[in-house]
Amino acid sequence: MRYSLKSRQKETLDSALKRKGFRPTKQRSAVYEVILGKKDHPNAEEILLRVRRTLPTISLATVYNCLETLVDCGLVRQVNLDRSPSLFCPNLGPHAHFKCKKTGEIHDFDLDEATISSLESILPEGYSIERFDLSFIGISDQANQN
Amino acid sequence: MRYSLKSRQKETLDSALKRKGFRPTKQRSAVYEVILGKKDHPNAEEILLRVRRTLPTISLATVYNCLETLVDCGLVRQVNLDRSPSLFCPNLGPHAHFKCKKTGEIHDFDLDEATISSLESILPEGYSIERFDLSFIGISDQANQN
DNA sequence: TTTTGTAATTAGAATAATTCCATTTTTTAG
DNA sequence: CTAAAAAATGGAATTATTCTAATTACAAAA
Repeated sequence: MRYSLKSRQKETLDSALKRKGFRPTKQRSAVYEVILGKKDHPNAEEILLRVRRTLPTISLATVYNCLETLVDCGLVRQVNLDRSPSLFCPNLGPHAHFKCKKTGEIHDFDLDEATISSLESILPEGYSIERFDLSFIGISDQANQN
Repeated sequence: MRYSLKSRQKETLDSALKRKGFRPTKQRSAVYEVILGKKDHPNAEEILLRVRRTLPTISLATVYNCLETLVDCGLVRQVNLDRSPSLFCPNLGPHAHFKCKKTGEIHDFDLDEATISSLESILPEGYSIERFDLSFIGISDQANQN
């Protein structure tokens, strides 16, 4: 079943690339696998480290290129909190981010339809939304249990 | 009445600085005036240009320092959209940002109490919120009237 | 007031994340 | 298989911001 999952991923990737006119390469697929492989929020540097476990010669520039392509294809989400390095996120559903000031950890919180439409109703007529970002900064209880 | 407004600003600034143990300086007050003086979202470079009209020798490092202090005092809000340079915003009330993909313009949209509490209710127990950021990317009608 | 300790400003160097560039390697269409 | 186009690569360049060391300004005490 591991296999079928991976092959489904591969199909998703290839068809998304094709739809946008990009070519499938082993680097793109390795970067994609790495991001799907762990439900966290790595930055480009961290992704480089993880990808190098299977593709030891890949360069940081290529990781950035692949990430840009994947984001462009809608396969991965780019998350910017403050000015810290961009993070990349496999969660494609609508969600908010919470960053804990103490631990630096980032948590996803899914948004339901009602919340999304109430968010979108903030804008008056004449504004069409392509995307929104909602993030919280604060402290999570877990951080206090140190 | 121009005068009284400015003197009120000055009091706000001085008391906020004092509360945090910062000293009042002409650079801080010039940066603060410039930000309050125009309801837009300038970055540090742009603020430098504007401040230099009254304080021609101020340096960029000082502008950054002053901005950090003002943000720390809660007198100014720092806005980060994507990876572009930080913007600074005189609007202290709770609001969302909309960035138009075509024109690059940024608009503020005030949030009412109901919206704010529905946003905050996204997070479960155990997460205390210090601050949240809500931003939209899209196209505003005005941009299409080119 | 002067002094005096500390904070703030300054110019320029340093840093960090990201992008650019020129070259080499892959991919794909024919 | 071959050529054209796209992608990968390593390193240089860029950009926003922070750091550093020296100078200047502020504010409390003498």
